[in-house]
Amino acid sequence: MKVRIKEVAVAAGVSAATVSKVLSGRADYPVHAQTAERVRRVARDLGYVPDVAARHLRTRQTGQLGVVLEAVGPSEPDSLLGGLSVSHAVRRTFDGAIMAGLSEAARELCVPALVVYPGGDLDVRTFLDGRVDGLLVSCDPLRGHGLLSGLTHAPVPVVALWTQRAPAGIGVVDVDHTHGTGIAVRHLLALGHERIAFYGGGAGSGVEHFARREAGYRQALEHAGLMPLPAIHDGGRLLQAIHDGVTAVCAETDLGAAAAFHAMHRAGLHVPTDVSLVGFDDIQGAEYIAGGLTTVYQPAAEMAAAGVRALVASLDGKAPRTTLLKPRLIERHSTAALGVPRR
Amino acid sequence: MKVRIKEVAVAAGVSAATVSKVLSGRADYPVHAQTAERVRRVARDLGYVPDVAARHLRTRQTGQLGVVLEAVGPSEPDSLLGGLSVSHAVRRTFDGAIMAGLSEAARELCVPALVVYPGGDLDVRTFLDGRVDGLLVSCDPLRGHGLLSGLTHAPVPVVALWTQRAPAGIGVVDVDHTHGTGIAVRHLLALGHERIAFYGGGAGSGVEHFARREAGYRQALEHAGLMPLPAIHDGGRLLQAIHDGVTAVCAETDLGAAAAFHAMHRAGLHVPTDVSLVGFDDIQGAEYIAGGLTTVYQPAAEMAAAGVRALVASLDGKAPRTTLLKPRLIERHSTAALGVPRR
DNA sequence: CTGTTAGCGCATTCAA
DNA sequence: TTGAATGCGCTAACAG
Repeated sequence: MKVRIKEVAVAAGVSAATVSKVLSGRADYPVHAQTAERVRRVARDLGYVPDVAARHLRTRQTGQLGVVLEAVGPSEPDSLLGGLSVSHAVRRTFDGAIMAGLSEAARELCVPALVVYPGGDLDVRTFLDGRVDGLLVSCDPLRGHGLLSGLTHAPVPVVALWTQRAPAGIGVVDVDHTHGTGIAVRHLLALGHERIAFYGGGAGSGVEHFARREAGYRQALEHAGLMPLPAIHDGGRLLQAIHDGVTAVCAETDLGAAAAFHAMHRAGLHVPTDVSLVGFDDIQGAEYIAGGLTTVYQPAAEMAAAGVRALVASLDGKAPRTTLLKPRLIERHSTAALGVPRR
Repeated sequence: MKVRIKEVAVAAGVSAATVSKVLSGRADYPVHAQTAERVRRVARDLGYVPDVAARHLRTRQTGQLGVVLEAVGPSEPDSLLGGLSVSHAVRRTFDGAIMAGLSEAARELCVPALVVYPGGDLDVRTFLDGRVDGLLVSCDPLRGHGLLSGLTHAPVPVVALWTQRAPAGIGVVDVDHTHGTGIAVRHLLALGHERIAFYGGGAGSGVEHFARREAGYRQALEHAGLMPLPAIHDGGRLLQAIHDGVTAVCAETDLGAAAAFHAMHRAGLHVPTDVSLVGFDDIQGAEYIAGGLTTVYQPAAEMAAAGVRALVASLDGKAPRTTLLKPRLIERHSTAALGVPRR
């Protein structure tokens, strides 16, 4: 059925060892150019594909990278504003981008395959049974990441995505959230706003990303000589703050921005005429929130690609590093210069 | 470094073969219960994990399923209404759901891993080098799927997702698009609409899904004794049709619905007061389109899960089948009873 | 019930 | 420059 190396050898009039040397692609084997050419032709004609299992067993490496999508979860259709469905909505937005970024980088770096761990009862460490040469863990930003702690002494390099709190020895790639809210705040400052609120749980939420986003908000305002307000995570209080003079709202997430918009809308406030609103995430559908939400885009695909590159670097013996990717502002229609309403 | 079967055998006072028999999990090997228990304990204590490469070489199977995500592509931030970005937007919406569905089914069926082919120069058939026991191909609905034709005589079972035009021998799982637009049309009929337009390229687009969706529209209307209109794929003509008496629009996709909404909005038409609008896809953000788009939800995750199950069935020797999943209507706010405007 | 033997298909010595 | 021998770690067949 399947062609084996021995058959190629016979057909080419050489030994299996020679075929192996030719097809390994390594230049440091001394093979006559003419012989090599003949072997290659025969192998192609016969449709020979080296058996990976045997190759893996012999070389002790697969070239494959493992991917743990901690964020992949159920995906029923759910309301974006339902509160509980927040993580699903965000997951659905980013998982595609993550897979795309991974695939792209894998293609570039000639990684033959990505092995995705389906989760479940199986211990992640069981996943380190020679199946992959390195492991990429896409952490769930909203949960802790207990997975990583079990991976400190993994037999292969490990890189974590979407966290900056990985144990020693584990590489890290994350979006620079602090910088992200900084961009948002500076955008609002440039539009003349000075009383800017942060809408979301922030540090109090216990979520690493949200704490960083709030910190970025505070730092940017303080750097401008202005006084940050305590984080607001309640529609009523937000309206109160606007009543008290807040002219711009920096939301922790796009979904938060959507909720804020609804609260403001119901109170008869118009965005951006009465209040400017900036989100964070650039989720799918952000262009439909608040008439087109100005928000901070997270380069999820780039992050995933950077993760693959970091992992491949580790495979080459490089020490694990921390890489932070700069998000960028997507300007749409939910912000306006203070006192100069659009439309 | 790593514990091997021999060491477990010595520590447990048995032979390697016995350890293998115990840990294979197969009940048809006669092993003394007491011995088995001891072996299991020793293996656990030693942290023994069977080497997959060796196991694969010996058993000639991996338990792993291959996944080709033809739809995974670049994922820059792009406007949902930019025309060219349509496929990206849809991809981003569904890839996460697909991965989630695959993972979930894999978990259930104890498939230890999904091997994702990153694409690129590598021939897909190179992917069939013993790496996986079966192949799942998620076709790009907007492109052809040349991949499948190269997979007719694959050495492992193949199941195609998101097409019904696979070559013989390849299993198929798709959403029932015809049924989908049927649901949408019947929803509009129930609301009293009789002059319903189909907005999109339909059969003329050359896209399999779109042709089916238009067919569903036609069939549903004809079944009700009404006259379907030719597909409209131009804002101006759509407005003309509405002017001529059309009271409801069945859009080929949610993005098409968004475009239709914009055209109608600019013309001063209100949805759903003046016109009812139904989409198709339930993409992320659909709740923000047209004030909450009523649309046809595609069970992408279920489809992926069904694909995994079909593949596992094929592994068990079952003949390849065609499975069609019923989409369902998500009622939001873009449709209303004829002559009885909401709000 | 358990152990011994013999490969799975390939890449790597080493000798020729 | 090439080929024969060897074994990666495991499991299947067989013998005990």
